[in-house]
Amino acid sequence: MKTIRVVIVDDQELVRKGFKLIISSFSGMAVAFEAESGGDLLQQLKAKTIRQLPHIILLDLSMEGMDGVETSKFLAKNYPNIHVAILSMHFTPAIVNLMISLNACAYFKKNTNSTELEKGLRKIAEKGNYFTEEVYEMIRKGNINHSNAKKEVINEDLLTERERQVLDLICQEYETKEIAEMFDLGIRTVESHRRNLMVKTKARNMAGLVIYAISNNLFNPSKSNKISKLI
Amino acid sequence: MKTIRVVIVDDQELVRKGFKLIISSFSGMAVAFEAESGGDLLQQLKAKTIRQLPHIILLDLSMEGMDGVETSKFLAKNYPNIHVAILSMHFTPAIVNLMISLNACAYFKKNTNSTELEKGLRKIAEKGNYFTEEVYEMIRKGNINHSNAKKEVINEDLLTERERQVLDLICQEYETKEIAEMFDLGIRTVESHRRNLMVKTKARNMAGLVIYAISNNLFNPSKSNKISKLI
DNA sequence: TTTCCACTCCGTAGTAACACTTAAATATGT
DNA sequence: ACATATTTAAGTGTTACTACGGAGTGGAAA
Repeated sequence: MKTIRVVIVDDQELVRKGFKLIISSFSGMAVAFEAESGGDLLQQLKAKTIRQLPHIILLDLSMEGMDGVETSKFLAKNYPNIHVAILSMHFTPAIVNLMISLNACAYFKKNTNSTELEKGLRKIAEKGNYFTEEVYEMIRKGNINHSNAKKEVINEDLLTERERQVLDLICQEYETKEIAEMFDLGIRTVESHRRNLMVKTKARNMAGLVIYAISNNLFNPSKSNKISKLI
Repeated sequence: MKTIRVVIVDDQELVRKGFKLIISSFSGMAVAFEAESGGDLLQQLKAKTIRQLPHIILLDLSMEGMDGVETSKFLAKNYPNIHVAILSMHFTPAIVNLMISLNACAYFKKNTNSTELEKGLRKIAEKGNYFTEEVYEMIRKGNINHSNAKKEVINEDLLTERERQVLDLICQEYETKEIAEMFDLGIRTVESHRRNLMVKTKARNMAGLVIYAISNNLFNPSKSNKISKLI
């Protein structure tokens, strides 16, 4: 079992330390690092290598400077494979709805107990999302448009993190050379990832890779603007 | 406006003639041909060129030999771009559900009046599906799993029929040469279709075409078996 | 410590896809 | 019968992708 790397983003140091202690006590989980703001988070992320990137980011909504909403948008765009779990005091349908549409995979209230938190984090690592009973309640009441919600990923383990990154860009029509430049890799490296992706997914070509990605919720077509406009 | 070509499949000649008269009276619609059974239909379809193929097949469920269910399966697999509308006396959730999961785009009761039929046929030609108030009622009551239902196509007119056929096969990972063989065309012809598809959809490569097809419900990923099995 | 795996990269080669242009045959609608 | 759209196809490239084998590094797990 791989260690689940979690990052805590909150402007209050006491909150960060508290969550760090709690999460560290969960077996197979570790707090990779902490950040006190969105900007701080991005700066630290940028300095990390691929295998230092967290699997899950616990993101506080109310922060100085770049707040949770802005940060979420940025993460969804630039780190699509990192799961973003929201941590907030506020719990209204409007804000939950917004965050879920911004690709958040979970929404925890700040007074969540450690059992619930552990369960949630494990579910996120396992299948990509986790909804608390309270969020489900909102969905049932129709207060949340869960059509935009992050979908469960069927087989989270088949592909490695780098492979998922590459797959995401393939689905966005980038070609090998461009992907290599974006990650600052050699073309041959990206070609290797591509080949391994095809072997693992039993795809014959790019079309197969895209179908796989969409079928397994590794890529959301709505990220692309390929939907014909209504006249 | 293109003429909407409809085909009627029913084992009773009187029913066929009746529907033929009714449909012929709708402006911009014509009955391309009739068939008295599933086998008969397939035989006649095989003899048609691409531009003689019907847009919509009105399919009776209760027939001798190859029945409506079998025929639907075959059509979904071999003529994915022809809209199949079911025509039946039976109207139970079970059977409606089955047919919708088999890619039927509409379900008419046999005593449907001509106004409703005309409206339905036009909607099908325009956006790919049509649900009567009764079917909606079933969906509302939860008797129908409409997640498998044929989705609305946003822009039905952008692509030609041949282009849609080619696009479908591209999404199934066939390469140009194979597609050419399947339709008995030259490779350069398929390359032309491919090129036109890319221009029309503003795609850079196959990945873009697949994303377009899925985003606009021209291809259903579930047709592919790329969903990772749960362990 | 050693094994394992993810990530990185190279060489060589063949093939499919992509780019751009042109244009004839064939239906279709009016 | 005429204008229009679709389908078919060709020439002539260039580029990107696919295939296969091999290999070094560093980090994490056993």
